[in-house]
Amino acid sequence: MDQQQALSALSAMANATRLEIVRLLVPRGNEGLAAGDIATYLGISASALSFHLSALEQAGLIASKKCSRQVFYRADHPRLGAVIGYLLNDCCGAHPEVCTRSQTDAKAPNV
Amino acid sequence: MDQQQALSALSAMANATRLEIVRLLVPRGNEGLAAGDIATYLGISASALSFHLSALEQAGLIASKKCSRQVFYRADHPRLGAVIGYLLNDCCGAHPEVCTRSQTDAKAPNV
DNA sequence: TCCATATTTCAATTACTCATGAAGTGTTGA
DNA sequence: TCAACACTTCATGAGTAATTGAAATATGGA
Repeated sequence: MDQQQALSALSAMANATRLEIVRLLVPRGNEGLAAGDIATYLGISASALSFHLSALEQAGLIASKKCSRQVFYRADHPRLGAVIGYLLNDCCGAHPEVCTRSQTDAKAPNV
Repeated sequence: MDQQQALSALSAMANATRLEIVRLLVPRGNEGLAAGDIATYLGISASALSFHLSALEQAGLIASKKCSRQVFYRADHPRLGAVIGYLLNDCCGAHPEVCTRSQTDAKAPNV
């Protein structure tokens, strides 16, 4: 994970709709969710969804698999972890208090 | 750290110049760095810098303290930690593999 | 007081992001 | 074969972000 990759991941996540998509996909694991179902969950148009999905996929945060008519999207967990790792590394390497705080804050899942 | 705050932090960090500013300030701790010095380090104009600093300050990621003619900026470590905590929480709460990966990736400081 | 320094603000310009709806592609089943 | 479905692409336009240089503010020292 270099800075360029981290930046594109951050840009991808810096949007309410896309952050919601990630939150929706993460707990579904490898199975993922069909685009149409994501659109239904979020209440947005297919075209708007497609725009955001391709942004996330471009950033490497999600992956897609075509399955007959549907396209299933799943979160790329290792990549998400790598982004967090980059931030941790970059921001907290020399400063453990950032690190410590991020652990104590991560108390409960809310997805 | 609610989603709105996380989003504004992510937007603030989703920019090369601003990510560099954060990386520059984090290891300086509470002492921080004067705006002019940051501009020199990054090789950008005072006006461009001021624009980015105010975006970071607005997002709560850095804080400023005026000291005679100079303005010193420092990273807000707890806030940075809270952003990472939000991502960890939000993306990995139900999925420990994201979490695990982010730990193993955080091998060495590079600031 | 006046000039130099440090920083911010402003206005103008350019570039990017996002939403929308219409058209296009590919697949399934009647 | 044809209509319906699932999704993507495209064109347009609105809104927002970023860059630039000039002007403004505020402080310190000669």
